[in-house]
Amino acid sequence: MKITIKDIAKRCAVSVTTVSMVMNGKSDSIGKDTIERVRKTVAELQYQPNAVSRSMITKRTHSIGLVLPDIRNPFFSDLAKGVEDYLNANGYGVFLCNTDSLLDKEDQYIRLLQARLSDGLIFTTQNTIESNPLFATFANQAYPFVLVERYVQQPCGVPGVYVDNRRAAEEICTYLIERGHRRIICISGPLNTTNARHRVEGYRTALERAGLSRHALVIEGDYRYRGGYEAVRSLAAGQIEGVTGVFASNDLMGYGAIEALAERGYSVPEDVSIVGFDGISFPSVLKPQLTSVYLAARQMGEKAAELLLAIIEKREPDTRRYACAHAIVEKQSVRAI
Amino acid sequence: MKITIKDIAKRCAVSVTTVSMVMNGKSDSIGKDTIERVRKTVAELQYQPNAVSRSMITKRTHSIGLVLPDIRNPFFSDLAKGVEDYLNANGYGVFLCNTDSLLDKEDQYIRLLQARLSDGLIFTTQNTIESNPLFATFANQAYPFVLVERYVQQPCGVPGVYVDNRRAAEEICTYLIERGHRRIICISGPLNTTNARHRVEGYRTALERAGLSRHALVIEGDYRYRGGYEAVRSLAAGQIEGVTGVFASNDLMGYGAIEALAERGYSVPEDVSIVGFDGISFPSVLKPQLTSVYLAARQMGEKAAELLLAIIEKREPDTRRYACAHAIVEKQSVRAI
DNA sequence: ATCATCAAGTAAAACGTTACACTAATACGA
DNA sequence: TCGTATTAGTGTAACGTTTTACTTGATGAT
Repeated sequence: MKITIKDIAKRCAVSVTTVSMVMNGKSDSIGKDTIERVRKTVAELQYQPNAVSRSMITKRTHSIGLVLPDIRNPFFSDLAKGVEDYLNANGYGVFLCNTDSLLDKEDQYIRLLQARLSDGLIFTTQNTIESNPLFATFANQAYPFVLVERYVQQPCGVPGVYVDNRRAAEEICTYLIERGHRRIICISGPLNTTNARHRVEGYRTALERAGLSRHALVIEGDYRYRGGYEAVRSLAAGQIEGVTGVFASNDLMGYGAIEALAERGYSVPEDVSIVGFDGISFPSVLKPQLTSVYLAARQMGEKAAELLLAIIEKREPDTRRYACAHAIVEKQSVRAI
Repeated sequence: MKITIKDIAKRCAVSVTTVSMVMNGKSDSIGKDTIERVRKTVAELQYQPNAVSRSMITKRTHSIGLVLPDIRNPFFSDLAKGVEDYLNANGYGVFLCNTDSLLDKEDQYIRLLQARLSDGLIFTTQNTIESNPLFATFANQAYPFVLVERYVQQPCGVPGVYVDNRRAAEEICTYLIERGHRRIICISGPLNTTNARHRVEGYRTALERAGLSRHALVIEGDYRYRGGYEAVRSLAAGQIEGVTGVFASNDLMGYGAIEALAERGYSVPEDVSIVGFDGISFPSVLKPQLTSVYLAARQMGEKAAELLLAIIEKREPDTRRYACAHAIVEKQSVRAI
């Protein structure tokens, strides 16, 4: 049978209160020798306090939920690693929740996590325009949560880690333009998500400022490899003719596009230059590597975890919204013309 | 304030027992109308039983721990997805634990998980020869756990999902030999892990049977991209001269090897053919794709989860050891000569 | 000699459930 | 009419902690 605090108390001939106090370091008013005796017995019997019972009374589980669309996407697994590292170092556990971007799975998980009394939530599901109504509930109940790359239109400042998608997209498209590209098409993410829209806006702004709007062409993808592939396949011959630049709204689609381009006889970067968005892992595995907007996914995860812990432990953080830096990282998918 | 079972009981003018029974479907001896009344109130007040309190008494948390080296490795994130899908569908939550292959992190996590009373463990850290002593403890305490690709020398049959590494390695090396390759080198995983050793054994067996043992050359790697790269760089000119085949003990190292080979002026598969082991995700992203032993990581995850649940819920599974099938999947990294 | 202070603890309630052993009222058969 | 089932519940202990308020004996100051 599992050994409990009572066993320790009995063995040491003290009350459970005393043992509890020793375990929690509240031993101001406990004699040195008693502390020693308890410690020794604890070590001897390998006693470990039952976290569930403790949670009952402290109302803290020291675990949080990490809700994301799909851990297999390298962007999210990087992020998850960041979250996990930070939280683990601070004594918290992480519940992994893959939603497959399904709204009812999201809901189901959120309920589950609340019932389990997880102390908070990091939420990074692909966001559609209309936000999950549960967010309102959280805000009301003061349930700690942090968004990552998920934009919610609400008066209150929702705590989160964000990227300036508009600006980043504009920058990387300008990068293409500066290298002589004129006909640049955009493979966007699902247009019912805010970040995809912002990236498209950035793309349009860049073209506009260069007076290239007439060449603008946006094909909607799904942020998946297959989506990028299909997007390029779907182009009519006339649409692809003369195109020298492709802006993919994430790297996965970018690689899909490369495959489709190859099938159509265009090689990258010789015939077509392509830029991505994400800077996913596998630095050297992918060939050719995509020049991309690098989002430090792992750091975003760490920052989100830091923010969440600050909120949970009631030390109000300096800022509840953290703007994540981005950078264009040059690889081998762009050729100046 | 959070609403509890007592609130429901009071509102419905019944005892908490009654409410509890309704919630748990043990309503054989509860009147239809009472059930209805309770249900309605529950819905109205949005009551959700507190899972922590429940766990206190049922000794079940409905959550399990998934211990793996690094979620960013596609093999493990595939596996994790499989685990999570199966478990979630069955009402269980998954604690994510990255160990970075560090023994003390493993220990720390295992302790944490046991204190949290997770109902079981799926363990898939890279295993060294001497197994973590905690396993013995588990076996003693009858703590449910399942190993994935982790070999433990113990008399008792430890439940798990396994691959026949010896045979698979032999098969894929034979595949190379059948295509005319004579000088084949092996980039192995860390030789203090059992699966790396088995793969080397398979490699040696294949060479031996073809009478090619004199060409055998094993370089130890670390299962990482960098390790494969360094392994090839470390070869003396004389060692690489005439080599036409490389057997990499996992795909990641295989890709690293490709990069180093390219730097030394060998291209794949024109000059050197290379085979891997893993069949990691990103089917079409990687160029050239590796011909590899495909381990269905996701299915392994699902199977492990299934096994674990069977053990936890005391329906002893048909078989406690599941041999995971493997298959050689041909891609573009091998040329017949 | 008395009172206050302090050190070193302790007893019991509380947390929100589930499980177990009961009970009250009604129905039914002999 | 009596005894036994059956239906529809109920009261309370238990789970393993933490927390709060209290006790006891010794010490020191006045």
